[in-house]
Amino acid sequence: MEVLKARSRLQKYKKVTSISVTMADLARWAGVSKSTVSRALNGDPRISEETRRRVTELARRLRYRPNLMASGLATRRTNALGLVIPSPPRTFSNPFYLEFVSGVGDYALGQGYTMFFTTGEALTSGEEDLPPLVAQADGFILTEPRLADPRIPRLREWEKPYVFLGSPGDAASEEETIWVDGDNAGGVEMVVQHLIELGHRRIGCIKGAPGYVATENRWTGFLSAAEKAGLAVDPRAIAVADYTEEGGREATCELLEKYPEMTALFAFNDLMAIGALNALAINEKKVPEDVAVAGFDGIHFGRLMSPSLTTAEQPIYEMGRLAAELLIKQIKGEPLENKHFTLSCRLAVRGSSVAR
Amino acid sequence: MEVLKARSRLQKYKKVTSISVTMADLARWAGVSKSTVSRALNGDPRISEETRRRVTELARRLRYRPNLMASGLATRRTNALGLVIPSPPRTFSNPFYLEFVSGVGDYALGQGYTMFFTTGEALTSGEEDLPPLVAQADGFILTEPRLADPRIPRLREWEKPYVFLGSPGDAASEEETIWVDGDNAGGVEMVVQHLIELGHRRIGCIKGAPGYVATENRWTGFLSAAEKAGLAVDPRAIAVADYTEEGGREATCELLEKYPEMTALFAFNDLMAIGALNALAINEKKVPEDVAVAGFDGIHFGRLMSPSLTTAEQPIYEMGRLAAELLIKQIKGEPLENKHFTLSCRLAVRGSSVAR
DNA sequence: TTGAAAGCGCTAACAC
DNA sequence: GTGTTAGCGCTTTCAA
Repeated sequence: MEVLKARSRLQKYKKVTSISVTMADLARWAGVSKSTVSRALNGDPRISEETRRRVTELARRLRYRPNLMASGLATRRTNALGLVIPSPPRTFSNPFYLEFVSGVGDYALGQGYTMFFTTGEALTSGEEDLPPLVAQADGFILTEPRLADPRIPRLREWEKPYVFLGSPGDAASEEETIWVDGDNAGGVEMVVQHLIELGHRRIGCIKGAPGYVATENRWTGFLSAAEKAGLAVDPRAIAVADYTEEGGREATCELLEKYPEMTALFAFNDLMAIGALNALAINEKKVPEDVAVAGFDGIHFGRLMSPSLTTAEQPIYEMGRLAAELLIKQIKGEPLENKHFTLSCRLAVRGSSVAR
Repeated sequence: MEVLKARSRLQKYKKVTSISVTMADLARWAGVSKSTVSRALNGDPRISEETRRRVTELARRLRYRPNLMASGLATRRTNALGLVIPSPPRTFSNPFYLEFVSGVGDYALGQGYTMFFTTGEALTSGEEDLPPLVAQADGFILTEPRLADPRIPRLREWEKPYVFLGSPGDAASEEETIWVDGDNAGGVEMVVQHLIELGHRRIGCIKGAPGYVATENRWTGFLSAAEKAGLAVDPRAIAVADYTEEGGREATCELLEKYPEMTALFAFNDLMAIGALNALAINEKKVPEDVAVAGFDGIHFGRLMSPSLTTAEQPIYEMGRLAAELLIKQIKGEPLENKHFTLSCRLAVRGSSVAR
């Protein structure tokens, strides 16, 4: 009978997809008011244990599912995080972001939050901004900050919390923005040093695309390692690519051409290093005997290559978890003991630099 | 002044995150009613061109952003798709699902839909079902149908549209369910035939986990290829694994042990084939000289292995796109000319089966 | 072509 | 502890 009631209530609307039990239904059944039901279900301490038990039990039996649109409308919160990840080619299909998103997701879901994704240059261009639904998230996680990132002022006027993956380059935004980053400079220095310690003096380098803060920091690390070892950086030893594996392949061919005496090769990320392994195989160079190879990031697939890839591992998953944690704390208005986190890298020495 | 008004309106609530222009604000400014604004913005044909122009212009100037919670509450639609992908180890971190999700996402975002994800055995067990937010999606895409899939009856009572990735095994659900699938049997037959044509007669097989329709279909393809070539299937040539790369590695070691005369190896998916490449390298077997290897799926990473992986490529991304398209059409009530799609595979012959 | 008014399902002051 | 009431911002009858 109640069901009939619900159905008729709904039939006024054309596009009804399913009938469902509402809070009002529960209230009627339990013989209490809607507010009592709401309070019972939301753990309000003022409700008596007895009432709460009855209501929860009833909700279970009647398969009550709260309408999150309604409660969102009332509370003005969505319990969703908005993730802005790069547009192709560095999206989702980049294992790095995949692992990052897993970290965010695992934590967020555990805390009762879901996620909206959007890729692309959201928020950067003048008029266009976030897709409507994504914009309703309670806060945002953004990736790949650029120097003087145009998104920061826009986010500020938005008045919603946000966290960056990667530290913004300039001192001002760096200070006021909340961010999580891997130790790019330190990690790169460590892995390049490893190559140097193996005796390599002629080290090629596939530098990442310019304009990203991470690129600058990794470059700093590379120069620092070279300097400490007293190595001059030969311009012929440097190629620039776009952080994709295809780019890494092309850059490697370029280096083999213009810097044939190279005995080791460092790429600014693992994907490009994997491209390098491919290019070297095609050119019949043995790794690591002819050319030792190392990357940066520590993506899972590096381990599956043969030879497996030497790299500086960022704690990617952990960075995602932490970003989510910081964002949710902000959303809830909880205090942050620390606003900036630089997580250190771990050197993973594998077959591409040291023959087994 | 309007802003002040809005602010005071909101200050009744504690957790206000941002003030925003509402439809009522627009109406007041434009000197029309809320309904007119709504209609103008939603393209209702009854509105005069002049009014529509004025309203849209005003909305733009005032940076009006519709509150999707409110319209969702009113229309009972969320403009979101719910994706149920497998629980670990076959989630997101499986490149196959990654590519699939990209296909879904690209199409969905383009159509103004976002996505909710959930992994795991959602909808299968008795009590537990979808996470609340995910449950509010306008429709669902589900993966990995099982024989007599328990989710189908539950979805039906849900009365929301859904699309399966993979055809349900039994004739009944197969007919009534909307699904997109790769040609498992045909694809496997094709790639095994390729190994046979290379002269291999002793072909090991890493079969996928039982209970999945895809496993059964791929097995059919394998048997069919063997039969056509007049090969008896030696039970020692078969190992079973769980579709992960680790599983593939272990299964390969098992086969090397119990079926040492094997000259070729087919795995039910690329990830296991990649595990096989690893295990073979560790056991100092040359690929393809000692053992030729082939997989199934056509994940991107197969191309990056050395040797690169021979496989039957499913149009994974395209399957995602199509699934999203079918779902959105259903949600909008548009007719479907076809309810079942079996997309054919393409044989990709690479270095793991044929030395270059 | 437009407006008034009722409601979508839920939360949160404010009373009692 | 619990009920009453007034919205949250939008859509959609119904009437004009």
